[in-house]
Amino acid sequence: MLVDTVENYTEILEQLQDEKALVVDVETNGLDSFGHAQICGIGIGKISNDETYYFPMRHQQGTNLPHIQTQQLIAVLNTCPVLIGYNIKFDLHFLEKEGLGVQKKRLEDVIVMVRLTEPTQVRDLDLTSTLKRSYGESAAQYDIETKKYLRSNKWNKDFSLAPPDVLGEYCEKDVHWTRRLYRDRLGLIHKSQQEAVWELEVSLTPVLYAMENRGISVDTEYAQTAIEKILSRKEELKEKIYAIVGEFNINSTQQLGAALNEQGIFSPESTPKGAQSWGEAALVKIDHPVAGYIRQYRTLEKLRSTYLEPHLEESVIHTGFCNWGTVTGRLSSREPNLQNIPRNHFKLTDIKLTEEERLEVLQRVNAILAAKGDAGVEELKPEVLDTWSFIGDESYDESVGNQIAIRRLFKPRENYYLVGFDYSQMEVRVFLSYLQNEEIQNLLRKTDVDFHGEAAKLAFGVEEDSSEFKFYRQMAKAITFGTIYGIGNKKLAIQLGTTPREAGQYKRRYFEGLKGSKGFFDSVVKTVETRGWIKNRYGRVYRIPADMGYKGINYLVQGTSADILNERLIEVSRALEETQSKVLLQVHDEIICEIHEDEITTLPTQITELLKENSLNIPLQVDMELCDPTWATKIDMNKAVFSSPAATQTVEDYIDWE
DNA sequence: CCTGACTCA
DNA sequence: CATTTGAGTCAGG
Repeated sequence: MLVDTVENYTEILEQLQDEKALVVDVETNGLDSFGHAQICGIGIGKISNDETYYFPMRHQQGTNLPHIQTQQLIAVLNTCPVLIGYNIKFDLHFLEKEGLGVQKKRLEDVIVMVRLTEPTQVRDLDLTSTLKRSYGESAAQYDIETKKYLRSNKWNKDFSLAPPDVLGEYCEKDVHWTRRLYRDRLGLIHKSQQEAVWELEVSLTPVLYAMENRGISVDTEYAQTAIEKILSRKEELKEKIYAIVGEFNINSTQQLGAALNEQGIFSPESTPKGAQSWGEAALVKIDHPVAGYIRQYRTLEKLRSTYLEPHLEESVIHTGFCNWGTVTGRLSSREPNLQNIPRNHFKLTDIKLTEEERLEVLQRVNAILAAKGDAGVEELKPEVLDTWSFIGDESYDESVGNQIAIRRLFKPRENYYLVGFDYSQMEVRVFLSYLQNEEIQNLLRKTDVDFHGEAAKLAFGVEEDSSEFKFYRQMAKAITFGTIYGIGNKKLAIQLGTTPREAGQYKRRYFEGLKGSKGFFDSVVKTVETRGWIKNRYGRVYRIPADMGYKGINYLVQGTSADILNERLIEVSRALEETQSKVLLQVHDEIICEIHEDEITTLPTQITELLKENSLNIPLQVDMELCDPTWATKIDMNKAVFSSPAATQTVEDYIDWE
């Protein structure tokens, strides 16, 4: 029902006043709630019955409710203890601009309920596709038709251009279907006994909302100077590349392939569709200077377009954290994604390496390839290795010219310190915690254990002083990660540098030696095969196709780790409520906080302790790093405080050094 | 194995 | 002509 007259709005507000929970959906004139975009109308649905209303506020045609009256609507929302919505944080950011207070409310996000109750292979969770899946094509017809109509009138970028009756009807239908989904999925959550994870998600939602709202400071001037440096270096590289293979668009893999083929250079790798691949793994193997230059060019272009160009305007940026974005229960981050900011620094000059340095570069390149699951290279020509030396490590020294680091952009607010807390070897620890083996459980309880080394001893019977120890440790490490990731023998063989047959044999020995690992693996595969679903240690359910059981290990390990983070994030946020310090980011196994200078001597150790605790009682280890002056420069606070025998040193002393 | 962003075609 | 889509690549865990 369109509510746009004084007669009907008073009565309707009175009715809404008594509701214990309301479904909300806002229509806006843009997507940027932290910029200029605003609400043009609010849809509200009761949960006690099926009534739905649309309150037009800022339509550029037709009748809007006067501001005083929409203020009363916000007042009603403010007294409502429970809000329900589809991707509700989006709506809340807009509603807060109108005066809504969200912090004490229970926020039930229907898109999160959908994630919890869909099979793992379902990835598309937007309302349209969810309606199609759940209620058939016809249920989503209104959505498709309205969007088409809005587009035909060029109202699709700014819904306030559309008349209230058109948009109101559309919005009310969204509310109607959101309510229907809410009821149905609540039933499924109970049926699958996921009440506990659901409550975890409900508690997580306002925490994520607050993190999004707070945002993180960005050094826009650094972005500008870094772009300038990149542009001039790109010109240099372009000249070198064109001199060798002629002119073409370096960003186009098709044109790149044609240009290289013409020179008699062919790719040793292929893409999934069978074309020649020109990715990093292929370029390395070409062993030609032009390949290194192309890789440099592409890296710089990626840094510019993805990580620098978007940060020239706003000095505080707000990511969106989705607690519905992954099947495992991890968060995802978007617009911008702050969970994939490059760690390394990059060098912007031609470098002539010494013999020793060339060996290091070869090792680094191989390490990077290994991390991506690609095979390494035996050796490269000296002049080719020079072209690959632009990849720096995680350190960053601004006083050394001609280097850039993207994490240098992120800095603390005035009077704050950035502090990162990260779990060490979290997924390995969670994996081991699943094994029914007293010896391993004891190992877990020790601090400072080299798990890969221990696994090598158990699986292959080597001693630490043996000359073969390093080799077998590497094997054990690759198999552990391979098992956690659920890769097959073929990919494992690439990692191990063996044939698939041999890889299978190493795996068998590993499973034999690491008591409990075989049992864990087999029971997961079998349960998926027979029952179709498994649940992680927090009760999160994964419905998996019968023949995909091998993926289950990854879901359980990654998912349980994720839920530990979810749980701890809530606890840390609660602990920081009465302080000036805040959690800013979560990057899967770490959180980044801004700690007020008055609290720097007390809070970091408290946060570390809170992160180590968990309701599963898995012994976890947390490193604490001060990011000073920016995220690009990390100083280990644990070591600074505890491991120096000189010893009267405290965090405070450390800060003062600067 | 789990993601998101950008570019080209 | 504008917009959408899939493929390829690459940043993170």
